[in-house]
Amino acid sequence: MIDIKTLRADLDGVVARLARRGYAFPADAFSALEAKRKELQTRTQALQNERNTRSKAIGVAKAKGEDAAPLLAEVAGLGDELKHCEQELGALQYQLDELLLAVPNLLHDSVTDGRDESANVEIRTWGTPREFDFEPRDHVDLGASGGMDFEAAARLSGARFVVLKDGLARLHRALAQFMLDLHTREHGYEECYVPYLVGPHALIGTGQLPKFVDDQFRIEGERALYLVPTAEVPLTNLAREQILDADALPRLLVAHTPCFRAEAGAHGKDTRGMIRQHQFDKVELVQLVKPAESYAALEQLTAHAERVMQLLELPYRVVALCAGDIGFAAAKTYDIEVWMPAQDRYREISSCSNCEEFQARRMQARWRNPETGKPELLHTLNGSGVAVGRALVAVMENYQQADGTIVVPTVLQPYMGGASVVGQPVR
RNA sequence: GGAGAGGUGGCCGAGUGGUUGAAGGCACCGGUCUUGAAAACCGGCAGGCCCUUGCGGGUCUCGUGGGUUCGAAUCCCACCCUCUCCGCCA
Repeated sequence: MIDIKTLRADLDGVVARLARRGYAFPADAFSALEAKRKELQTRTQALQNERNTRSKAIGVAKAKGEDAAPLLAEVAGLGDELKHCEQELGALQYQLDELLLAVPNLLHDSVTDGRDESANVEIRTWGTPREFDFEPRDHVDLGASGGMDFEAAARLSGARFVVLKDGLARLHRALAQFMLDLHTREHGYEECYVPYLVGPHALIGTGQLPKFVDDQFRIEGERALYLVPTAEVPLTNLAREQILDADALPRLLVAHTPCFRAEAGAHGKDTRGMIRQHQFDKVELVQLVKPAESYAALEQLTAHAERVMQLLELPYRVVALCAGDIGFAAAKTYDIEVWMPAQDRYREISSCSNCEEFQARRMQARWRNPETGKPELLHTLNGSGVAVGRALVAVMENYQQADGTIVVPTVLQPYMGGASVVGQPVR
């Protein structure tokens, strides 16, 4: 949520900044609501003041043993108008809230203009795509001989699920283990095991709700619970309604979880293979930091995710997302895109964002600034470190051999019982 | 699932209708004392929101939401959560 004070102080400026990302802020509706709110709140508080003052006088009179009847007669009828004002103010504030919850974050100044991913800016590349002396297969063909079974998954759960078996299932597990070990042992993250079902307030906190309700899986039952779309939700919400000590910062958190995406709007996109699934695993990095340090933290967090790619020896590039391609909650985002030989292009495998205080304000995640002695909003960052399903696809396609078997990257072999090759030869 | 107890400020903890946003303690900040530190003593110290250029003023908040009342941390209702015991399970 953006700061309503910024909106009051510089409405035109905010409208212009939001327009950069293609969001038309309803300035007129906001101004009208805000004007009504101001008038109504002032009036309500004046009435409350009168009630409080008179009630206190009654208390004083009774304590002295005086007759309070005349004072009681004076307050008759005061309650009705007050109750009316309070209810109207509540309704108005709810409307303002709904409006603000639907507004995306303000972009960082370094974010470049552009409408979609075609305008993203390549920051750096790492590694050299391998030269194949045969026609590289994609992961679906490579897995077709048994390790990757989309038909079995469809019988269980419908489209956009997968069943992994044998070497590929183990490779998938090895990838997650490797990433967790790297981030905890070498990058200083604290490993967390978190709920995969969360309440709506947690999703509001990170920004998935109320706007992206159609992307979420909600479970049946009397209690509103949602399957997590990313571990960013439970990890970031660990700070919700907390006031952290300055010396407890930065907090670096990592979790490996399944992620669930309904993505009603994505039908027809990436229908082949494991690229876009309703369920996938991800190792997620979250940082809770002092505001002054958040952009340095974004570079560092991105480097932590890149380290995964480097150790797996997967060629990748880092792109800075343009204004139109940045997600709802983020002020700035770097995507890491891995080279996919069969598609002859880079594909997103990680997204690292600084949300500044956007999420912190929604969840009231704060720290105590020793310089002011006051609680102030944290900055929150998150990034995939990295998507396990897509990493599996990338390893398969980049490490494939002519016969369709897959060489296990050196760093994963300890997690594979020393196996150096997985998969079945393709007929 | 059943029975009981309980949710108060950064933390602990008093408070059962009236000048209570809340005693006391801890932590924290400032000061006195000290060569320095500790101890002791003195003082300060919740958060959100609104009005105001500022000084300052107002309002809301004692798990959450309703209700009763001139007035609610305190009484009533619903819900959430925690703890203890029992049951059931992994």
